[in-house]
Amino acid sequence: MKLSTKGRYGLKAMIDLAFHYKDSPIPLKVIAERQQLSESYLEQLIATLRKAGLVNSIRGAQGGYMLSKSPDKITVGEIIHALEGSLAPIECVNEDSKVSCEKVENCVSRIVWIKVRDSTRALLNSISLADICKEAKLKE
Amino acid sequence: MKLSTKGRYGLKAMIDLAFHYKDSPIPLKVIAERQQLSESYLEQLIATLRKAGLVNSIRGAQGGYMLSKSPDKITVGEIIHALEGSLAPIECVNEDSKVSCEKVENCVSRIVWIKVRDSTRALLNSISLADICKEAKLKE
DNA sequence: CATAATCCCTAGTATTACGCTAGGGATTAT
DNA sequence: ATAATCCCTAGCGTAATACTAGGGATTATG
Repeated sequence: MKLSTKGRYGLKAMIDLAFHYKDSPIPLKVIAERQQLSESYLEQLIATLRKAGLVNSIRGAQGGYMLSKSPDKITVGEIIHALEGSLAPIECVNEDSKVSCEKVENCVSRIVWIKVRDSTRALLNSISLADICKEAKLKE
Repeated sequence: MKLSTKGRYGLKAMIDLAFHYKDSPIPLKVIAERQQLSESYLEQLIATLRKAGLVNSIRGAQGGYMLSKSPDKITVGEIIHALEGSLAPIECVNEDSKVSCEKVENCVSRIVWIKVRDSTRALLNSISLADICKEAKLKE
């Protein structure tokens, strides 16, 4: 049940962008340094986020990345879904996938995994980047 | 966020044992056939479950496995924890582990993963094998 | 008592996914 | 013109996954 570094690093980068929402655009190099992540690896992750419409980019010198919407309009659920794919804990409860198990109808354990999927999804969709920034500022 | 086959197959085997709770002991061969799983692989999984105290075994001819407690006393949470380890989606929120991140105190995304861990745990701990059997019987 | 059925244990192994690195091209501010 | 940036793709070492194989220990049964 582990998340890969894609989701982890990607969320870190998005939180970084949310914190500096008004300073945009922010070069990837800066994010990578601040978050202590490999720049070229992060490049791949942010490309995914861009294709998912969660960040915008500006090319060339003085370019960089910025959130495509305000932090309260972007949820952790969207970010993780973009980077990790479905939140389904096993393939047979993944709606994005075409692969289906022929025993789906009378598979008993399936009920459990649907519940896990839905509860995780509901939780992550309920948390926005703005929420995280708020909580973080309280801690200071 | 995928579960490995350990958790998947292991839960299937446990549900099978729960369904046949009174017929015990059940040889692994029978479970493997009924659940369409590789017997020798399942052997390793059930060894883990036995060491976790969730099943008992009887050796020799006519031997087999049985649940160590009644199905309403065993939760999916216990089973998955035994087979997959902590439900922590990332290492830094895994209480079973000694590995700790020095940035734990001011890591913002950590808040999210603690919530995921706790919500999944609560959900899985709330579902017993008896609950699953009940739901399955309703479907028939 | 011999045999077959079962649990028990360990080692090995092919495949896959993960977590990157590398290198070069396209764009744009200065 | 140059440097700073985004953009794209290919490759690659490591570790984990999902098994398979083989043999030993125990015990019911005929």
